[in-house]
Amino acid sequence: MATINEIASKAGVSRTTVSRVLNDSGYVSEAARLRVLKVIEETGYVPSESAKSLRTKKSKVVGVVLPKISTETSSRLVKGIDDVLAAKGYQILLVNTNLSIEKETESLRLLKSRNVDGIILSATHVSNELQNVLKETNVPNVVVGQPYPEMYNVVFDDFSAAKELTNKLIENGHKKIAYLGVADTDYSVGVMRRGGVRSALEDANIQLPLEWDWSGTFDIKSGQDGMKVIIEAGLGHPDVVIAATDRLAVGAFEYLKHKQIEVPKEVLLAGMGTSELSRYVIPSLLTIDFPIEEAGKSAAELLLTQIEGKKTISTKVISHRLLE
Amino acid sequence: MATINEIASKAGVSRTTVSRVLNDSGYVSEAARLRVLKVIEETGYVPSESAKSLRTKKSKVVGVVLPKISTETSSRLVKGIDDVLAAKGYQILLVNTNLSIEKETESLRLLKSRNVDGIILSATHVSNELQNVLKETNVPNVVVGQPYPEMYNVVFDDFSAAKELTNKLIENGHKKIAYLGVADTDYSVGVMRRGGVRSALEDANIQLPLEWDWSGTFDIKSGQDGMKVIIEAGLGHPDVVIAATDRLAVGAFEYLKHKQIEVPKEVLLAGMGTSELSRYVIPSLLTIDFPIEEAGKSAAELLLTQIEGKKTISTKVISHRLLE
DNA sequence: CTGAAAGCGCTTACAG
DNA sequence: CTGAAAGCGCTTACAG
Repeated sequence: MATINEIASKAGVSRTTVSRVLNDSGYVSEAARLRVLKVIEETGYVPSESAKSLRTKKSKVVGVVLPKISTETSSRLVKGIDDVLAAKGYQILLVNTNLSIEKETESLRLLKSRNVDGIILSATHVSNELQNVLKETNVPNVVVGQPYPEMYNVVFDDFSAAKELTNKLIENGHKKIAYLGVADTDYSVGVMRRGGVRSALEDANIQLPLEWDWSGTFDIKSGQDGMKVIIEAGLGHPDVVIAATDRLAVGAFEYLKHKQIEVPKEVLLAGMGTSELSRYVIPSLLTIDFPIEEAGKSAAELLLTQIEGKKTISTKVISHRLLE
Repeated sequence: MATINEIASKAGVSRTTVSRVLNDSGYVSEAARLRVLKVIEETGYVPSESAKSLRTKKSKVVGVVLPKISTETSSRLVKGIDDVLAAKGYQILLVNTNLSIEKETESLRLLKSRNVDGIILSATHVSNELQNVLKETNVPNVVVGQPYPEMYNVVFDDFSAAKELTNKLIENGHKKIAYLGVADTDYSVGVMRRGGVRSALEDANIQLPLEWDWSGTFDIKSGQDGMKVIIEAGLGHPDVVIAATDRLAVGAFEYLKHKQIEVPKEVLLAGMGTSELSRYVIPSLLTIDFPIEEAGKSAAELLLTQIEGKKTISTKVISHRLLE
């Protein structure tokens, strides 16, 4: 690997001059610049990022912390982030916490030790400790997916989304409505989406029976389990089942298909978050599209404005839309 | 950010000693070690990776080069890689080439300038130039997905997989067989899978009409287009359509559904590569499972053996299996 | 317009 | 068992 010294001596200049042409900084005579560029060209020299980073405390690397690496949400988020970051010459250092909270905070220190220029964290819950560690690292950052007060934040309006979806169903004349949700540990998906559904039902004076207000996890299997509970609750079939996520809806569909209950004729399914899966699997799915890629882009943009020196905290709410 | 010097002075030792306890190298008296560890604990000191990397030429970072960032294949591959690499303390630097060949070679130099300890490249085609650049960088590396002679390589046996699948269909009594493939620029998926299908048909003395030997791209839309061509070829319906990828199979299914041709009753669908999508969408899909995550793990392991100093070139063939 | 020198934060022979 | 010193490859005041 060539170094700046070799380039300098081959070009007959000091390494200071080489550095100047590399960074387009300070004055360099045209003649010197050309000699240097020629040598760089010939040798295929690429400056050591480690040395630059040690010196400048910058790295052109952004850490992206994910709770799970292999989900459609994660990969769409990373895609959006990468689209805007790559255009500005940044690379992504991936951290998979595997839902471990310790790994989350630990990884933040590690990222800092690598002089990353910024951190984007996809959150699964709201935590004071995480917020503190994030602030302590003193690295520009943005949190995606859960509301963190006084931080750069990219979120969806989960409450309104769930409420709109539910309202739409009520408008369409549905009265017997069941809900497949997730636990309250997840604020956005657990608390807010359930809250939106309940609020819409209340406004319309529709009862949500306890047995039809299910709490599960994020996987397809859980949707099947929940659907089973609802069907076996002894309250008859609901007109429509609203699922907090599209994977839950897919699970519900699988159970209904298995029981030969026709979708959408006997039971209509509604979900949130357009996975490719649900789009092809479930007939007449009514769903809320959360444009994850756009959230990724916004997160990257918010990060860039911080890196570039602006420091006004801001929350970006990505708008959703209803799809039939 | 604390530095090694501050730790040293607070602990009343030289930075040499601090470095020794950090790296568990050389002799350190128990007393000194404890003082140092205490100070590290108190200050939350984390050594600068930039400085370490400049000095040691190592970084505990592995570059992962992907043709597309947001596909199920990519994310499963990365998951497998991360599972074994994270356990050894490595992090992943992600590079998305967006199918650009220039970005591919360019990114290799960039990764080298970051002192990555290794590179895993998910290839979409076989190229001498890429192979040369890869060798030039002189960084441990492994190529996944396409056969690269004389390199560390993780591949599937696409020819055999396609042949087995086709044989199975022939065994089951199917004779009118059509094929939805992709272009030959992709060696593994284009050339080899088609080769396997054709070989099985030849062995059984079954003709593959030109009109039923379609070449498209990797998306669902392309499967629809191909299916249309096959149906409209004027040769009647095939008994079974073999798709080179599961996404093509999904496209074919969509077209058939649209035309109210029943699957699997009128036309059976077979695919390769178990996407979650196809599993839920297509009834009675016969498919070849390529365990991508396992390929990722193997790639990471092959990389680690290189990093740890072993230098015997080897190709790992990940075995597939037939799923019904 | 140009270069000598200092310094970023580490590790590693080397000497004791 | 311990530390002083050199050096990794850059950038950046500073002086000319």
